[in-house]
Amino acid sequence: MHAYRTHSCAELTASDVGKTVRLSGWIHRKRDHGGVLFIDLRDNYGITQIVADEDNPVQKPLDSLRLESVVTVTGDVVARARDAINPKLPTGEIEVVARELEVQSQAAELPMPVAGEADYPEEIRLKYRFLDLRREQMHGNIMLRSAVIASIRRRMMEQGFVEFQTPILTASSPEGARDYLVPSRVHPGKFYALPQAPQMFKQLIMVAGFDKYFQVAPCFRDEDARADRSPGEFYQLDFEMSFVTQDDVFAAIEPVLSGVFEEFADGKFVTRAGDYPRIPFREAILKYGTDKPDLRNPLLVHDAGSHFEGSGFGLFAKIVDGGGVVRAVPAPATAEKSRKFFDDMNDWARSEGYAGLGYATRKGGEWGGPIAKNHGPDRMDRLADEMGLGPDDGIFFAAGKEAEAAKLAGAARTRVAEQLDLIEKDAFRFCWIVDFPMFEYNDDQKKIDFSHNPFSMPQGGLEALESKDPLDILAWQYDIVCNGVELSSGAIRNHRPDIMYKAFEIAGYTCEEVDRDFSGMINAFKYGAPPHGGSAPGIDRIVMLLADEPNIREVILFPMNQKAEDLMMNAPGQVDPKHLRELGIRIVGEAAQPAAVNPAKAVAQE
RNA sequence: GCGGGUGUAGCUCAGUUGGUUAGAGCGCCGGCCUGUCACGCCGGAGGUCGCGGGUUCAAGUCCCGUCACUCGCGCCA
Repeated sequence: MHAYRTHSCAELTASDVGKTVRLSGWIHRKRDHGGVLFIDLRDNYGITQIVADEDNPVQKPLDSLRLESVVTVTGDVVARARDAINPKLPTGEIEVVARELEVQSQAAELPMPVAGEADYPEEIRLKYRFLDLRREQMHGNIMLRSAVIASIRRRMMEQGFVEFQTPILTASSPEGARDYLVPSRVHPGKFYALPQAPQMFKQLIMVAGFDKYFQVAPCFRDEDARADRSPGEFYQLDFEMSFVTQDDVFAAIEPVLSGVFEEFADGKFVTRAGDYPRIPFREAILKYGTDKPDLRNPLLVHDAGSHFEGSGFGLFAKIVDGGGVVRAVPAPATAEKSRKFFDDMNDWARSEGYAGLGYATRKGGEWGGPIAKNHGPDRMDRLADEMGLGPDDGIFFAAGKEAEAAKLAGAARTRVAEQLDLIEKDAFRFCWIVDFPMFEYNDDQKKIDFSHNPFSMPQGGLEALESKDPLDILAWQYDIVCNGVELSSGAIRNHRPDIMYKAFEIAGYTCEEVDRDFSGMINAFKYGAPPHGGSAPGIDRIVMLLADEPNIREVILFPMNQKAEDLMMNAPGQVDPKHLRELGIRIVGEAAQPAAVNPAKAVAQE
């Protein structure tokens, strides 16, 4: 018999009755009835009930163990009496009568329980992540993550993509997020950087003549965390294709995403490949107030500015006159909502740092509220008709400078739908956001900047760069969004040095600066580069959506906390001064502390 | 860097208008119980009320500061 187990804890059924088996696992729960002791023995696969009654010599030692101790139990599979069958357990028709017990590992008193579904503070969960991961939901999330990644790999390969690995120690890039730097021992004073994404490498892979690349790629960015943004590191499904248009990229990745979601969405609606709406950036900002719209939300923002020219509601008239905008958000079927509902929305907007959220109430076609009163019922009716509203539908108003009003309208759209419970459940609705502007005006520095990715091909190519107002030029740049979560951005790349120099010139870079900062790529493009493009959907976010978790840390084995600390491994930590000397590094200023090297940690570094 | 929320037993939380000895459930320790599956019952231990200062006859409760965690803003090609 195997030293530890003949079966898993999820395996035994009525057909195994009579067998002598050996199981190993954790003591999940104990039910001590004095005369009879029940143990739920848990492993990766499931739970099996172990029984030991009074005259069983194993009962006492088994009962004395604390929960989460690890044991190996040898015993006989017996059928449970009909009224003792547990239908909630796959192994619920049987139990194992213990004959021998071997204690593999005794558990100390637990800082947090494993059995049960109670919530615990993240600080404790992260510090004792190995316990947290034993819990059913976390265990399931991580298993799901593995299955999702396996499915992604299979589907990418079926599409003809091949997987390559790109360097982790690479060069710092001047664009984008802050880099994580790694000092070089061989070159004191110089640093490697961890890749924010394998962007340049994947483009070089195309230049190198490989046609369709993908990678489950670790990416590193030194930026602050959000609920859907893990600090430090995350994984992307990084892919790139040669000789493709934007349509080809969409056609390649839609079946992969829809396929993966359909496989794991548990019957929920999933946008079918080929049916992804394509929403131009400007339209998204107008209708949804964001470039990552949640299409499960039926509300649409309406541009109401023209209705308030010369309006009796002076504030909006003045804003419109001064070049600002007024955006209207429907509040359907709110005739019976209290004044408080509307006032609370306004309070919320103010608490978010906006000037305020106006509103007009409507009940049986009668308008209420100061905006409607001053604007007049006829003009309000015309606006409501244009928005397609009924006699009991109110309106919220966001007014001000375009960017700010759009943002508030978008946030209000989400909040109104949440409050009124209008957001579709059990659906994954994908869309593409397309036609991002190539450049934007930087108000602070009074200059033109790249608005997103400097390596995107401008629509219209060199001709557009030379003839059009830069702020009117669109890029072959696209985001994929699902349920309001930005899964990735991507682009058809600019593979022509002449166009690249020109694009950078518009953003205020000289040829010399481009040659210096992007030498690896621009140099390669001088020796024959194929047109190419790709994208990089975030894998953690995909799993987060499929696991229906609001926080990305729930789908990562060992995440860092919001301050980018690993509470379990105590990272980041101080290092041995000798190590620093070797690297030519001296800690100065506030960060300088007396060297306190943890000897236990030094030993652990084998 | 900024704003909101939270902080009371190992864990989850209650704690009134400032008023006697700060409570409950889970867990832990001891005892009882032969069919439970979130077993049940009896008993016990366990508290720097995040920390510091202030107001007061009296502070878990009010005020100021500070720290930690978390959500958001900035940031995130």
